[in-house]
Amino acid sequence: MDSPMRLSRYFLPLLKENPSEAQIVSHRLMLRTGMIRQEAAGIYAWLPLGLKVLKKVEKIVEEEMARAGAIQLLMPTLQLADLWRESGRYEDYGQEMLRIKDRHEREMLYGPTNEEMITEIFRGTVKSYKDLPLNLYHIQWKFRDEQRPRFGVMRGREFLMKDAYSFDIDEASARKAYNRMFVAYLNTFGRMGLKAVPMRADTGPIGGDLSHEFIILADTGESAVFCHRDLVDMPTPGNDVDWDDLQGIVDGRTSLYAATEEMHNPDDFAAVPADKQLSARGIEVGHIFYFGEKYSKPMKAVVNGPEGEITVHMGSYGVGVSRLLGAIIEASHDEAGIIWPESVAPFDVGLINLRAGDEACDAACEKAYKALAAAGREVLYDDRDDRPGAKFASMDLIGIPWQLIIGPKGLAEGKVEIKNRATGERHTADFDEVLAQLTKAKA
RNA sequence: CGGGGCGUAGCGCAGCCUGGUAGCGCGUCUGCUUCGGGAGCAGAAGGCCGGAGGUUCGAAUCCUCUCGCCCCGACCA
Repeated sequence: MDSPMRLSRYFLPLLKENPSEAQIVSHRLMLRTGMIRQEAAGIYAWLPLGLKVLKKVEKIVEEEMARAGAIQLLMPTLQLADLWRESGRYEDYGQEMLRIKDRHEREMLYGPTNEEMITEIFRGTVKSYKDLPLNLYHIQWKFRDEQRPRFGVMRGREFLMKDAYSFDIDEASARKAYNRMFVAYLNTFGRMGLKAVPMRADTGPIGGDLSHEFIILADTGESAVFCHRDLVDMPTPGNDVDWDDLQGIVDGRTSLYAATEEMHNPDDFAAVPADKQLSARGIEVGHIFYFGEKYSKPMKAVVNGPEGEITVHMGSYGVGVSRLLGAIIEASHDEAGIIWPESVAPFDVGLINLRAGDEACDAACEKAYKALAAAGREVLYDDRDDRPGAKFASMDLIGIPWQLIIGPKGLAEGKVEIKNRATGERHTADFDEVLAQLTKAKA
């Protein structure tokens, strides 16, 4: 990790003006802050700042998956068409699937998802019911050839997705696997400063109640959602839970009304007390699904049990990792720019030298820069020879949680200023005092 | 995939209707003055006007085709 960085040597192509193609705030801000750059419709290059945040989001997802007992692997982006013929989806998937032929005219595809492949891996390696339950996941780039990509990374064609797949001996056990992902998702999104509401989703031909979309409320969300207001501010379960029995937690979240437009039932919604009814717009950042034997049966994913062969029950659990960046920005910004939650911020502290070239300012900034770096803080030091106003604007735009502002006037009295990006609160204090505060262990 | 729109300097745009030396703002570069919320002055660089055909003495401008991108709708992590 390239923690401390001088802005003069960084690659951060900021835009002062709004690119005309960006319609929603997260897209605009991601372009303006030099996080991403569009290379084709719905396809983006991730520039250093964007990549840093992407990695942080990814890491939180990985940590929470591990806590829930899921095991990481990595499947390829390209898959053989024959694999998809086994499940019948090669024909079903339609134009959204990007189909490719290699030099031998073999039919291949750029994976839009991995149910078939994980099932193939499972059936070739797991033979005994004693190896269950099992949850395997990966974080990989996917491609869906959307008819109309839009909103930047929120609805791209190429996107980074975490997809987990659970294998269980029966439906009861699969439900436990489902609950583990349910709770893991609440914790994952909570750590990113998001209030995610699980909402009943369409289970398609499988039926049952085991599919939920995790929705972030935001005015620019793509779908209309309806829910009980109390769901929005429920605390996340945290890690101190009994991973073998999560039904109570799940029931607590699913007993109140919550549905997206497709699943909305106005009569049931009317039963929610009027002051608790919330109709809003939302962004889908996760989707969990139990689909039983849909793939295991046609693809013959079976294990040996005490009384013979058992076709495994499966579920899949997706998180739109790249989309989350858009969602976080939608949920956390103001007129000046992005306001990163500390957990995913590209840097912890933005150090502003108000008078680059001034001996005292340079020296004080160097001292702060080194002290912060030594304390493990990720610092972005604006050492450019630019005017204060430009530096403030840049730092507000990219949304680093804390700004340490060092200028000649304050420094003459041994004072520096510290500003909280989220609250706008700023106070002046002794240089050493502020340094001590910022180099304390992370809360 | 239906409907609409736009491609002119890194970004935002004007010029096109009515063909005749390619412009403006921001950014970039040089110098000087500035310096606590996107500075001022002076100078400079940067364009096969998305591409290909055509009409014309002459095309950014008119015609045809093509590629790309955006928006609205229907569909999706």
